[in-house]
Amino acid sequence: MNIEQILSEKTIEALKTLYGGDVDKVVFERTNPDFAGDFTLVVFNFLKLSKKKPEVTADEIGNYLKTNVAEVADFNVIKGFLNIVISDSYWLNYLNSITNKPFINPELPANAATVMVEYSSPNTNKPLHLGHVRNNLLGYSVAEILKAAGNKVIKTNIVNDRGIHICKSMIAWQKWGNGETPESSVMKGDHLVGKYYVLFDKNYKSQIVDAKLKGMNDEDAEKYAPLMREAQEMLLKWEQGDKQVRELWTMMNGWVYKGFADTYKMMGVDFDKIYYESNTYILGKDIIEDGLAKGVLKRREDNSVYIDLTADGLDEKTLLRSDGTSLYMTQDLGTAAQRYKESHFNKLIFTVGNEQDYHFKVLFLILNKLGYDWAKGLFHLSYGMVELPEGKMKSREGTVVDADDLMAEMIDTATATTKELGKVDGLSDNEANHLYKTIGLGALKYFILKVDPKKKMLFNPAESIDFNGNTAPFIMFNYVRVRALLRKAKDIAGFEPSTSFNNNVTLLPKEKELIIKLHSFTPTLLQATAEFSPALIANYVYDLAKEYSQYYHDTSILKEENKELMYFRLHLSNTIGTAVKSSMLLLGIEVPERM
RNA sequence: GAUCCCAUAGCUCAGCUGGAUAGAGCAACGGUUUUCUAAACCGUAGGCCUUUGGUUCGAAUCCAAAUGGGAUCACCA
Repeated sequence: MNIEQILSEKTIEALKTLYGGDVDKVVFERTNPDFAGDFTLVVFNFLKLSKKKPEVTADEIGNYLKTNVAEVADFNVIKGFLNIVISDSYWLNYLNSITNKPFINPELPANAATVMVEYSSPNTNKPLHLGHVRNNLLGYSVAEILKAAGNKVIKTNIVNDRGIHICKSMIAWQKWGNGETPESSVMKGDHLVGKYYVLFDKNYKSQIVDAKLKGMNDEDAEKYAPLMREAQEMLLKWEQGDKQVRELWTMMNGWVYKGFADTYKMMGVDFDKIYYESNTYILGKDIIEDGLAKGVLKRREDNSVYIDLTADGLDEKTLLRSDGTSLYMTQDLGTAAQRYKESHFNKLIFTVGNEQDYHFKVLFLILNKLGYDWAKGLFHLSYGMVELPEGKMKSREGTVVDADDLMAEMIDTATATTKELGKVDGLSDNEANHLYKTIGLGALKYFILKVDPKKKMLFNPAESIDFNGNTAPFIMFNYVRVRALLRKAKDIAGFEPSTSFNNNVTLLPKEKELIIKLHSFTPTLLQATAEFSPALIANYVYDLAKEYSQYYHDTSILKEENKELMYFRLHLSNTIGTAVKSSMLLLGIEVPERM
């Protein structure tokens, strides 16, 4: 039980003993830095019980706690605020108890819940862009966080490898590609296929303009443009299993997969299971049958199937076309059910942008109405769009920020900055290159993950991502300082981190602050788990690093003459280093040993 | 037309399960290195927390409305 829980329980006890009142929950908060104390209780809510003035009530509770809780060293009262001071020895014992232990238990508990996290889910007609980057980093980090919190996590990716979009690229390549391949053009496969997607769109647009000049209305012009009709025909052939179309499709998708694999590898994300829509798009029809049988779904006169959600404030949703073919929603119903059958997940998290909020609301509602118990475990991890200063990214207008380019730029900047600061002395080329990558990609990942997932975020390509201040390089820098300290401590003072330390030291205010910060690692992890928010971890690790940076600046460690005090400070530094590294790994960010 | 989301320093973001004088970073200005890595540290300046009303002992935080911005509402994915 941590100290806040002890305080909370004892306060409930105090309220009972002193005033005979029953309260089921009491929350302490951190004391405002301007006042003396570690934790604060606001007593206004208990005045009804005590029937006394705030000051008196706070004083009485304070006295009770001081008498009955060994860890409470002192207290003070200001207006209705009861500030509790916890003894140094408690904090020192606490630090000793976590020293040399991992912050994240690598073993899963026996009763671990199974959580499937779906993320990435790209289309195979174009390369990944900044929006996908946010999705990938979020999904990966949330998966790591859930794992750290003791869940068995299955990371999945459903690749949208079929449909009209890929046919557009195929048509364009057939017409204008002259047999170009990733090898012949020395271009990543996903970029090559994306090039033809853009080419298709360009020519398609001009066909629409031509048609409209000939007097056709907008809708018809778009529908009857020769290129679009060719793409539609190709899609039909694909569905019929036409050998040539399938071969072309297999080849071009193969190029894309190779390209995606490189991007994922660079980004440092991975998957336990990859699904392909070409295998799953027919799923869901059995669920429709089930729904019809249960009377939840209805069939229209034209044979199409729908569900009426107007009573839930939503619309009628069609689930099967009149020709019996399935829709996006049908497919999603089917894949969810399939995944439950395969993994018996307790939770299934869909990492998908908030533009699909409505879709998931409907999807979950339907599955619940169909009476599937597992549907209660479905969750849409909805994240905001990444916007540019001029607004939303649009691939057709060429305003997308390409994932590969962005990562390369980040690494270039890291290379230049690192060299400029003269930080590569004594590193081999391999080590230096690894460092540039660690810093550049770390900066990018932190920049994206520190923002609350639910909120939209702005990326300004004109201003490069910072390496100073609230950034990953700053956090890494403080980790590196710890590592350097420990290396030197071993040489100079024979210090071994594996030892324990003497508790007989007087804590500096900043040292106590740092230990309390370490103390909040686990609550923060639990909150991040509950809210699916890597941002909470990012904010936590920045706070910790910042406090440490100040401490490091103001306090001498290796020059401290009292050896026990020096060892204590080294242990504190070491443990902070471990907490920083663990936190960064939860964000999918590696930390270097030197920089 | 309907529904949903958002609004905090010049900029990017924290804070939102109601609590003490609203915090960081960047940008601006000034200072700190014979001392453990200055990608650092310290200081100055910067705010009617969009507006109005309500609930409360107490509201950036909860409720309602207005304004501004975004998204969604296909037999598309």
